[in-house]
Amino acid sequence: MKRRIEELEELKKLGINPYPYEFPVNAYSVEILQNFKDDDQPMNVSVAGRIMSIRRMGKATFSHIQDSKGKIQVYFKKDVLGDKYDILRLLDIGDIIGVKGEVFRTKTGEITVKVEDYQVLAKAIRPLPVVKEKIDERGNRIVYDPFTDKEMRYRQRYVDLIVNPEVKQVFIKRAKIISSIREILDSHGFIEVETPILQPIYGGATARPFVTHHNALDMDLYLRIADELYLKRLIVGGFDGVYEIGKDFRNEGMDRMHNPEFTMLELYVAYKDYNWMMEFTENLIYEVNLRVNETPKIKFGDNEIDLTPPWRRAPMFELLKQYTGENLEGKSEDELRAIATRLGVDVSSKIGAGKIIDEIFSELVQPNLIQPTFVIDYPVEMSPLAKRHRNNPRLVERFEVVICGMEVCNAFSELNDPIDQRLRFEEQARLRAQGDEEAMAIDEDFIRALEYGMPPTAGLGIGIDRLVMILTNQRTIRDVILFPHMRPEK
RNA sequence: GGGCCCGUAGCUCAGUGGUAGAGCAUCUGCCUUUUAAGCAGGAGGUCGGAGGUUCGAUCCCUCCCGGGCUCACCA
Repeated sequence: MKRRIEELEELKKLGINPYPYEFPVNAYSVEILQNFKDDDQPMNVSVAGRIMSIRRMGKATFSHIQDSKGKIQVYFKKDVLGDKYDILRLLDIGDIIGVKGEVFRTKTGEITVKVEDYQVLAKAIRPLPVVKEKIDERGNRIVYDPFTDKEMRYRQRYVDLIVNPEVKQVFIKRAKIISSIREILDSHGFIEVETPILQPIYGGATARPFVTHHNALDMDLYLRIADELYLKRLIVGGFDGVYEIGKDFRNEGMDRMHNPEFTMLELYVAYKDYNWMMEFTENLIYEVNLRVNETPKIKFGDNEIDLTPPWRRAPMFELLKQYTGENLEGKSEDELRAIATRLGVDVSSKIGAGKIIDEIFSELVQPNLIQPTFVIDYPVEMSPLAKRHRNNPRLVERFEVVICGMEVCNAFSELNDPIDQRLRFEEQARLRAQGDEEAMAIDEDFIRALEYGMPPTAGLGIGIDRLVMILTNQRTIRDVILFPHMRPEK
């Protein structure tokens, strides 16, 4: 770094501002490479980017500069640049420059800008990890000395993005996934809304919250764990379809699938049920994927996933039977506990029947569900906000979508009976008193809203980060979140 | 929180109970179509931190910090 600061001072002494105000860019690296034709009129371009490699050969210098779209080689020649050529010695890998010149093809065939003039746009005083690469005879990109330290990649994502181009592609895809979802939902006439992140009572999911404090009101507030209860209030208020894409916060462990803050889509549609929502969901994800990946069959790890609808629909108890050989339907809590033990699934003594079933399911069934699967019809105790099943009062009309063993969506026919809702909340309060820290609190205002009448409604939640993982073939959530949560650096 | 593993030069990594090495980056010199440019030479390190064992610790032990994988917890 010391050396680079000296170079910086030297540039200033020569009357060169190492941090000027603008540069007239009129072309991008990959577009030049695509548009160049050998027998065309000379093509004059003005490109800007970061120096990623530099090969000095006395009175000629080759360098690759990287802009937002890719890389292009530039060629500096003493003949052409005169005294300005000598200033090149003050430039390093990592510096940002702008060049103007004519595009040509070198002896070895690479499309290159012959620099007629150039300008320093930002001197980098901190050295960049230098990643070298070569294209072999088969056209494969071989990377030497890759920048792979995960801690540094996540803490200094800006460096990761500079030197690992495939990382950038993941986040470009992520943006496209989210904008495609918006376009599709908007085209169906759904209204995008924003609901509170700071909530006096947290609800809509079972999870522990982050707590914060409002000074003026001198009261604790919670960062939301879900948007659900507010969005349903809007259905009560007369919107037919509302959705929100935003961050939820859950104060729990972090691992390959979980980050304390994560992005959720929630969608509520009046006069529909979960059957309608299944069809909508498979079509939505199919269409989003097509726009992003241009094929319905995608790779995830060693698996090929076919997102073409219709997806398999299977009742939870049927899947349990298929993968464990046990029929759990209608069993008491004690019986379930015995079955869990027999199957080798550890269950805490604090949890109730619903959660025991959930445990067995996530451990023995879910990992086997690779192709997109709607798991439907959950036990009522697990789902205090879902409507009872029309054919079986012990179940609710709920589905989750599992892809590659990952739960990606959760949806119900929404409970709109205010009396039943109160009973379900009271059951939750009982579990809470028993020591279940994630059980829900009673939200009186939400019940009051239901008392005014909510139409039959279907609701859907999609974990956007997990969806992005699947559509970009990334194994950990940290690789689809730009700045994943880390312990602070010392 | 438990288990296993990791932390050595800017980056990627070797290594040994006698205070360190490679490749690339960097610096000097040569080089006007190179591309992992090349050739010659040079510099660069509190071996994550603090203790301990030892004549002597980067190496062995303990604790701490940070990270990875995994299990648990958890959607």
